[in-house]
Amino acid sequence: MKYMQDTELLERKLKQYELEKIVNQTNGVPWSLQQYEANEKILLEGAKLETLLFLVEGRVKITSSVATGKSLLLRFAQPFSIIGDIELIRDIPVQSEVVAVGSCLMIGLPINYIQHHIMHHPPFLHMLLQHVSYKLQTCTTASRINLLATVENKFASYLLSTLTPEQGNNFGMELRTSNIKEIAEVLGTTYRHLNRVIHSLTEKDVIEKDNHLIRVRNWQELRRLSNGIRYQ
Amino acid sequence: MKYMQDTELLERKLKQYELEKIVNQTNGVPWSLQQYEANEKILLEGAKLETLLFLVEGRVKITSSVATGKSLLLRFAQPFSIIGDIELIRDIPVQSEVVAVGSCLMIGLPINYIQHHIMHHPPFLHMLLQHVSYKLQTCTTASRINLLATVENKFASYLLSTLTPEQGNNFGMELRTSNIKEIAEVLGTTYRHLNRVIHSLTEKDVIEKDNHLIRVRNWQELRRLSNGIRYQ
DNA sequence: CCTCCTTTGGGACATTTGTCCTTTTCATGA
DNA sequence: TCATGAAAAGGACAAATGTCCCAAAGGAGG
Repeated sequence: MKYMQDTELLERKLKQYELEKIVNQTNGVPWSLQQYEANEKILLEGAKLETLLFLVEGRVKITSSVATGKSLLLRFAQPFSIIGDIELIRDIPVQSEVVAVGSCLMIGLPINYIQHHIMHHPPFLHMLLQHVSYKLQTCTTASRINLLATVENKFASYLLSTLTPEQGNNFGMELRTSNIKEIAEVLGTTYRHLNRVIHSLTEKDVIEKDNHLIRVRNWQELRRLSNGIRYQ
Repeated sequence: MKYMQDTELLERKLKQYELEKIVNQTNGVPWSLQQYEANEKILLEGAKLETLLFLVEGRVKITSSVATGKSLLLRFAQPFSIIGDIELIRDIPVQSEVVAVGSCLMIGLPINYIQHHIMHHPPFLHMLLQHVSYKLQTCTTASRINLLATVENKFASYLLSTLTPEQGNNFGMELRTSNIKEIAEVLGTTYRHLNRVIHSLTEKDVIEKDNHLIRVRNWQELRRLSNGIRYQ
C-alpha cells in the first residue's frame, strides 16, 4: 500500500461520493488516500481494524476461510463500498480477507477519529446502515441460493443476472466476471465441475461457447433452468 | 395475532429491554403489544412491512424460500431481537418468512412513526446498527460453513457450540434445538442424511444416543471432526 | 391386549459434486 | 517452424448428499 498525497484527487473523490456529508466538520478531518496494486492484500482475517476504508476506484474481492485452508469467495465489491463496517460497529477483528483485484484506490478514516467524532452523527449512521443492511440482504440471498440450488441452477441465474442487468440491481454487477475460474469461485464450486455444467448446457444448445465468450442461445430454457432463482 | 391491552406488561417489557431509550419522547409513543400463538405466521415473504417488531418473549423461526418451494431455515431468534430491520432501512418487501415456534410476545412500533420521529435519533440508529451487523456476521459465518463444511463437520460443531456454550456467544443459543428434524434443517440437510451421520458417529463411539438424547463420549474426536469450524 | 396411526430409523439407488490426473489447446519466443 | 510451458478441457473414480420407500418402534384409544 502506498499513501498518496494528492490533495486534489482526494477532494474530487470526497465530492464524488458525498463523503463530506458524513463528517460534522469541514477541516482537519484525517482522511487518507491509499493506493493498492493488483493482488495486494488489503485486510487479513483476524487483524485489528485501524481504519475504515471507502473503496473509490477499482475492484476488490472478499473471501472468508475455514481452518482447513479452504476459502469461499463471498463477493466482489466496487465503488462505492465500505470496508470494515461490521468490524467498526461490533468492535471485532477483521472477518474476511480483502484483496485488490486490479489497482485500487481507497479513502481511509481512522477508527479512532470516527469513535470520537462521528459515531453519533446521524448522516454517518445512516450511511453505515444502508451499506450493512444491503450486505445482509445480499448475504441472505446468497445463502439461500447456495443451499437450495444446484450448480446448474446457479450458473443459469448467474448468466441471467450478468447478461441482463436490470437497473437498480447491482448485485449482478458485483458478481460479473469473465473468467471461468472466478465464476466457479463465486458459485461456490470447482473449476472442474463448472466446466461439466457448461459442457452439458452447450450440449443442450442452451448456450454456446467460443473463444472465452459465452453466448446464450435459448433464454427461455435458461430461465427454466434457473428455477426461479434470482440473485437480487 | 391478538393485540394485548396490558399496559403494565408493556411497561415492564419496555423497561426490561430499555426500549424507551430509542425514542425521543416519553408519552404518546404508539407502542403495541402483540401476542402470537405457536406456528402462527408473523411475516410473509413479499409482504409490505407496516410495523417494526421487537421479540420480547418466545422464539421465532426465520426461513427463506425459493420458487421451487424448497425452504431454508436461516436461524432462530429469541429475545431481544428486532424483526423487520432491513425492510425498514432499505424500504423493501419482507425478505424472509417469520413463524412463531411457541407462543410469542412482540412489541410493535409503526414504520410510519419511526420514519417521522426517530429515524434520525442516534440511540435508535445505534441499536439498529448493532442488530443488523450482528445478523450480517452470523449470516457470513453460516454461509462460509455451509459451503465449506460437510454435514459431519457441521454436526460436530453444532454439538460443540450447543453443548458447551461459551458466554457472550449466543450464536450457539440461537441455533439450539433438541429435535433431530429441526437440527437437520438448521444444518441445511435432510433428516435422512443427518441420521446417517449420527449413525456413523455412534459407530465410531464419538457420541451415544439413547432415547432422544445425544451424549458426547469423545470430545477430543468431536473437536477434530468439527475441523476448526465454530459457529461464532 | 390389540389395532391403528404417527414418528423414527434405515436400505437401496440416483444425483451432484469433488479430487486427481491426463490430454489438448494455444500463445510465444527461439 | 518448432519446441515449450502454461492454461483449459475433460476422463475416471470417489465421496457426499438427496430421494423414495419400507420396516420398526412406540403411543393413544378401544
